[in-house]
Amino acid sequence: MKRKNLSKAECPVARSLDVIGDWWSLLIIRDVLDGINRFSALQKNLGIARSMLTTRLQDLVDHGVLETAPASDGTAYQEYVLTKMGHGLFPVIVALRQWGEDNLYQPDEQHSVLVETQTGEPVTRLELRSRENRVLEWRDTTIRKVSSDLKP
Amino acid sequence: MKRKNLSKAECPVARSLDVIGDWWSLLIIRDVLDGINRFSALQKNLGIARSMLTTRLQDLVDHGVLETAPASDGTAYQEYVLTKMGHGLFPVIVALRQWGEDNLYQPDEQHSVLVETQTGEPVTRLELRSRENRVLEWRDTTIRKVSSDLKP
DNA sequence: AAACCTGGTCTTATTATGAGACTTCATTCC
DNA sequence: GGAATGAAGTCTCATAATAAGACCAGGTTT
Repeated sequence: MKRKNLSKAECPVARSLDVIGDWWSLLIIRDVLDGINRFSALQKNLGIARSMLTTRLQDLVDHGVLETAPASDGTAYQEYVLTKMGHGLFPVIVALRQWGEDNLYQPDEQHSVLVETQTGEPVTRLELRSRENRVLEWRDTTIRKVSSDLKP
Repeated sequence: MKRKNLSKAECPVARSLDVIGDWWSLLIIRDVLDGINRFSALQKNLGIARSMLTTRLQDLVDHGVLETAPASDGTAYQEYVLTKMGHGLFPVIVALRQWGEDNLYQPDEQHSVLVETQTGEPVTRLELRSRENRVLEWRDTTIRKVSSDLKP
């Protein structure tokens, strides 16, 4: 009766969710992207139980999403930073953010905005495009399964 | 000691995760996007416990991501289809897929591929771009908080 | 040196999850 | 037409995950 293990799934979405598919992982990653790198700062900001945070951080380090580094302020403490693999989650966070902005706020409600640092302008919408640069909707795409039963 | 409620969070990422942030929801949505619309088909394909699937589907319907519809094959059964809001999750699924493809497979391992239906060609990478059409990385962006303490 | 911060571990109560038996209609098989 | 099977759940129970908070050992500040 353990939680399902998706790490061997044939579907990349399932494998991703195996690593970052739980309640807290993406919130932790969002915070680290946002410059919150210390255990205690994360705990305070998220309101997560310490024991949970410990196991989540450990899992993310084990999976290669985060790594520990000496604290940037010169003290003997450590901090958690994203690996290259972890940086790759940026589009996932942005996609979640844009969906939330679109669907989960009342018209009169305000929320934080992701802006381009250089210009201060809000970023554009994350879009999937065809090679001819058309925007692709869900209906325009299909999954091509790996056929393990190729008959030559 | 209930699970945290993020539905009032100021951060859109947190609100999104409040709706679709658990283990199964995004897998269900992936399957529905993929044309698996019936309760029993979902249960079989995901290997999820029936009771879990019931509550997950109900939650997604309550949140407006899915809705029930009469079965498309003319039988008296029902099926679950994505609402407009649900379709909006397509970029989230694609982002997760691409991250998984990039980071969670051995070089010699194969996986399914998302292709453009018309041409059969794999879709391009999902990218965030500036207004000048440059690709934006994480380092190029900043969160602008809503300042509730504006001093005029 | 005392007080406080950091990064945890441990315990306990509550909640969520997984497996599978059971149920009620609808549909298909013979 | 009746039996068997499928669809879409509900119910129960054992186990795992989560939340709160007490506790603790070193590092840092005053």
